Amino acid sequence: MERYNFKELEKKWQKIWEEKKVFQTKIDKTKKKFYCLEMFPYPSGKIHMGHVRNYTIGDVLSRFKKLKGFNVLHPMGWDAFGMPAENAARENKLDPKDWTNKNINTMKNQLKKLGLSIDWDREISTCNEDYYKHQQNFFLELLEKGLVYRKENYVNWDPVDQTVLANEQVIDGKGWRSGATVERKKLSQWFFNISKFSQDLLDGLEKLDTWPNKVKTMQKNWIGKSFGCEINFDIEGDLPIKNIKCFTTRPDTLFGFSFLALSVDHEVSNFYEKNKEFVKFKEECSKTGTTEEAIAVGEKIGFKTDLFAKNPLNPEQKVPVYFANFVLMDYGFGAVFGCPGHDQRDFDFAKKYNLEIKTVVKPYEENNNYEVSEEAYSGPGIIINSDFLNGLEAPENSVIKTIELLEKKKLGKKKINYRLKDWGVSRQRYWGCPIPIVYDEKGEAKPLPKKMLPVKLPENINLSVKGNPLDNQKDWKEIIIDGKKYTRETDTLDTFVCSSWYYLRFCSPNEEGYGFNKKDIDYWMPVDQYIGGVEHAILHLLYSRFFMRAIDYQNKNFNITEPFESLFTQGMVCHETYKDENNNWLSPDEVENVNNQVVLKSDNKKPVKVGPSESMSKSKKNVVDPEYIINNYGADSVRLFILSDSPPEKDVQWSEQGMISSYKFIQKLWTIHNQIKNKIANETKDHSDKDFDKFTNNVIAKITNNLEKFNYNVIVANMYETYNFLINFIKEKKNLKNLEENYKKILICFMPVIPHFANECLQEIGIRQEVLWPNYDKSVLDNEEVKFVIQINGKKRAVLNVKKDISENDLLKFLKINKTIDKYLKDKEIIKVIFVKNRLMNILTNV
RNA sequence: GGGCGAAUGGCGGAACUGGUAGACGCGUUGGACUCAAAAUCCAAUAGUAGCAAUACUGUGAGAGUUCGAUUCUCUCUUUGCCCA
Repeated sequence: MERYNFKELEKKWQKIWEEKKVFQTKIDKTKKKFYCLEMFPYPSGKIHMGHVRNYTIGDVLSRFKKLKGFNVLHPMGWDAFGMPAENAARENKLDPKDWTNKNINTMKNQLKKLGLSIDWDREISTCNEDYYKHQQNFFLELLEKGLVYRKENYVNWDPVDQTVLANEQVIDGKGWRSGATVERKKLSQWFFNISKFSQDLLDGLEKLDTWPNKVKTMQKNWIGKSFGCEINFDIEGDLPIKNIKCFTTRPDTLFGFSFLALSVDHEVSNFYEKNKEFVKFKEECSKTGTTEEAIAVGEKIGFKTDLFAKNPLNPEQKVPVYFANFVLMDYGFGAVFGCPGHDQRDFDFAKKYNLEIKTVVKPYEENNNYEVSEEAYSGPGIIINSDFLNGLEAPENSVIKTIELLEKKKLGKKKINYRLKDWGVSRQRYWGCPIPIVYDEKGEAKPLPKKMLPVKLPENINLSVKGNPLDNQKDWKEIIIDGKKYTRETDTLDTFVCSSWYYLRFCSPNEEGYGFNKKDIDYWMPVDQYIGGVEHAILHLLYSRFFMRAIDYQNKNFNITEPFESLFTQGMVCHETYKDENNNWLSPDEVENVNNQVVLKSDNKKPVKVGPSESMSKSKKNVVDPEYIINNYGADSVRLFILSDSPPEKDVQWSEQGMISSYKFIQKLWTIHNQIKNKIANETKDHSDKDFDKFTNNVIAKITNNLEKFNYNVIVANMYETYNFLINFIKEKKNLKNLEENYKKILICFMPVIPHFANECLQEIGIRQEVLWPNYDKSVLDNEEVKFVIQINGKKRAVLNVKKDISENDLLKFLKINKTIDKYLKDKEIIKVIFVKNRLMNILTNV
């Protein structure tokens, strides 16, 4: 017998699948559809282990559903626009398109080698004109519906590279590439009005029963609904300002009011533009960064104005108005009222500027003389020192009561606030989807007439010039429409826009006139199972949910609001980290294990420092190349291993050891397969065997159940159990009538995880036609004897094989003549017997 | 600081609705094969005591509910993720 030749056989089956177009999918209304989608990859160069895990999980599910008789749509595409291409192109003087397409080609071949059941005829690439032209059309549709608008907004600006930086490209206030101090710059940008759907996006979460709660909570927090009150504060001072609007969730603490804080971008700042001190202060503020965390951690600083604000509930009280760095224009109205006693930020600020700190809420267990001292008290309690609000329970009753009061006196009104901000989609980049907008000579934005779509990206552009490449492309930028001169919008769309609707495109990949056609999406949508990394829990998933609502808005022909019926988030692939004596990272193939010591492979064999297992990343060098692994061990082995060691939703640790044992397992299966094959072919079958039937039934039940629950690591264990059973069976040298039928069912159960191997084995025992998932028969499970646990006083004393459905009395009689049990019952009185049918008996005795 | 989750042998992890804790794999140990090694195969492997049968302890800690708790409730500890 030859060893299992994975190289030859995996190639053989991949060729068959490709030639016979086994995974090509068409609408078939006689079948139930199943749309299985994994998050499509960014074509960065080569696939990594994270992709292997993600796509293996999806493939197991797709193959299982197909075997179950579903019409399965399992497509793949490329999230092909984005900065890495532009950067790589600039560094290597290439065209981003060539770089991207080359990567796509490489990665596609790698994915094919994994043996994925993908309908490659539906492949899409977001950087292709026939994809992004539809996106431009969506943009114009959204513009017509009023869901797109233009506004000025701050961006991180790198003055050296003349470019906008994303938040994650700003490291310690400096540009990641140039090292220049990043400035805040106001730019006019395009926004999607996602906040219009805040409530709807929140409500929609309720219906997503099979989404992980974690993701739903994260989205909920991100949308950040808060219930509060809008208060108009009367202002006194030399400036022509009568009042300032604030939003607060805690109007009930108004009696603790000690200052009013404004964002430096609040309209009041216009009066201070010529004040040098203020300009300096504003500059100082821009350095602290704009993230919420930076603000919370950073020092709270302020600039005192000459204004005073009156407390609406206590007009006698007047407090100073400050500009403060911890107030953002995006939240509320860019103005907050300061209550240092019960908000830590306000507390820090008041301490610094010696402002009054009043206690207006006491914890339940304190008395009325309670005073805030070391830190603000933000917990629940009773309102004190607040005149007519005293005694209310905070915050449950006090907030509502205060709002009612303010409303009655026309001093404020109830308001619901959302943290979710509109989605800025402009990127000052070349490698993205052009925005179909032109500007007339006055600078007025106009949508490009739809008949002039698509706006193609110009080719052969010079990326080495600083600034936005499209802006430098004069011949492209200038355009004449109906004899009038216009200039094009030179920003491109955020790549998250591309991924917000790609799942629709997979339904109609070749539709020319529109992004999708109704017939296709009516059949295929929604995605039945979406699988991807939890790192997309907020942005991508929220944007996609928004995009469906945006298309649906004022559209009678579309009625999808939730694109992903079910969501599964898989964990990361981790690996130990290694460092040499100089703390330089080492890659796993530079080290080896000698006598339980990790040492350098090179001749000096110096010991290596082993760090914790972390998510594979190039910077830590703890990566393992999937292609190398596939070439060495085969796709089935890799699939088996990547599923075996941890539940799919948790992180998995890559281990060479584990990989090898998966490889060996396939070889062992092959050995036993050959023995079984010979038995089937050559031996006379003299009797049938109920134990084998029972085992097969059991294993089908287990695997089916585990597949449905995403317990893929347990399926691998079930496969090992099956092997252990088969090896014992071979030893017993039984010749069974029912061997072939049972073995066939077992192989089908192996198909989702190790498809090449299982198909080959099925073919070898003569099965050439399409197979379906085996049913299991519950009545065969435990059909005659059951294992019965006998406990005496709650302690397990025996496990007996007894007849199924044995009665309590019969079992008791049986126990009394059983030696092992009887010794516990002798001379004792049975007080009570707990009997669980076919499972357990617990006998309680005196003493 | 807030929210959500997790904690089971040397390690990764199983355990259906409260009903045999440790499936399965890795590692380790012993054995077979071999001149030898690798590979392969077989066996053992939670801890303690014992030659053994067996007994006792045991799912982060402590309590509670129950005939029975890894599973349910409460308190605590540690830890992970997200948000601030």
